[in-house]
Amino acid sequence: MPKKTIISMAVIKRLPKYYRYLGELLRNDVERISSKELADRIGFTASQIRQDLNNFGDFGQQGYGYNVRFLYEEIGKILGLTRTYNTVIVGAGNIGQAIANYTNFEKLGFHLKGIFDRNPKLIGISIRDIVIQDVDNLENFLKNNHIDIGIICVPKEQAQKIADIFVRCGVKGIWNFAPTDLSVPEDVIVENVHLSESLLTLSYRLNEAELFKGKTGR
Amino acid sequence: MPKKTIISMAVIKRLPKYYRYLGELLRNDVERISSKELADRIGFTASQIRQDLNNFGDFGQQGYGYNVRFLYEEIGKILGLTRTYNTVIVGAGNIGQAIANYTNFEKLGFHLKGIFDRNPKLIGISIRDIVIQDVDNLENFLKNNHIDIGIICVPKEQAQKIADIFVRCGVKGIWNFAPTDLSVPEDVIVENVHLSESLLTLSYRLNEAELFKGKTGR
DNA sequence: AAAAGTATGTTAAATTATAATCAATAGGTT
DNA sequence: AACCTATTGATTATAATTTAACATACTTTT
Repeated sequence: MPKKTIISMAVIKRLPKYYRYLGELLRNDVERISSKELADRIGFTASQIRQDLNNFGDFGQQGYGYNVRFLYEEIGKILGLTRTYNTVIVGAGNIGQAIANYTNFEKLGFHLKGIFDRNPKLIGISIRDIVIQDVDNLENFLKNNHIDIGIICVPKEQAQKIADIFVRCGVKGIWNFAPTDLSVPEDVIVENVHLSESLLTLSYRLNEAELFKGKTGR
Repeated sequence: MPKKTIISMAVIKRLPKYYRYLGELLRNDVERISSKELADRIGFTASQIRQDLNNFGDFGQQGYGYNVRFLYEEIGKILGLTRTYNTVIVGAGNIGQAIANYTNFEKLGFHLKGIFDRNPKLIGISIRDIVIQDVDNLENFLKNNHIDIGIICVPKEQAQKIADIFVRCGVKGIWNFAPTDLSVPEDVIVENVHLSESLLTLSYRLNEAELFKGKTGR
């Protein structure tokens, strides 16, 4: 009977952070680390780290802690970094170009295979040796190339239309930078990056003290 | 006795989303909306929306619901959008330029006052009429201009150094795009945008089903 | 080789967050 | 104007998440 393991989003969101910290420890030739010490560095509790990791396996040893390289590699596996991903970017504006130029993603195994835009001034230009194509070619391109992740960097009005094309062509992951919520079938994963929302969160927090000044308790 | 109101981060992160949906309703000339209908649109529960809003005041009316314009404006106030913010961007690479070109933030009241980089090839170039300055001028600039939010778009190795300058010069909010965690005094607010972590979350979720295949229950 | 020390994985408790319920009340209707 | 309906804000219940506690087992020291 297969274990119906549902890992909560709270845990999932912490995994990349563990991976980042372990990667740094590894580069600094740290061989082993205890949950306590890792917790102190990251700013979590040791208990939380142990519980998070134990969702996926027993990676540590009593009296020793965790082997940094081993744990780093295990989390890499968990995050799906033992395989590669083909990606396309739709929308070669500011954000689209920025993402396209981000070579770090290549190192992690995310390979950019195509860039699309509808602006004739951009079509034909190359970014990192990839020629920007007319977005009208997108559907055809997706039919002839297996793409794992579609990156949406178009204005919000066009985002759903692009998402629909992705869904229709079997793209299972969407990284959405458009400030809108996409509707997709449940087997398609959408990860949103909503910059405005992030900025508004910051402005809220900058003013929070003011907001409640003078309010009386109940 | 001032009410010691601490709004949880979970609530805060939902506020911009309410603001976005209400803005759209407003543009579509919707006058009023119930928590139920808003919930259906956003994908939350009505109860959650009512509870979130009641942290800040009684904005609705029994039997009627919420007036869209009124609620939109109230949430705008809560988010701190009745004032303006001066910002600077440090790091005029891909992301820095993308953010600099994002005129939407201006509309919300976030005014870009300076861009800094250390690359001589970029210094002197203008983005939206703002000349990129040598990062060596940053500290001096901050002393002569009141800046509310510093936006960090430099490589991770230099991010803490820039954050230190911000802190030293009284910048109270930092929007951090560098893939590292900054250490700042507690009166300084840091909002992180960690793109790699977002992408790794996506790749995790794309593979989650595989990860637990064959595992037996306990 | 035994003792002492360390740090895990796991279970339990506490806390926090979300959802459901419901009395109160305003708006709409006849 | 009285009644009916809708929907809030508040309360209570449930669920999820985080933290603490601890027995167990490995490592290190003597």
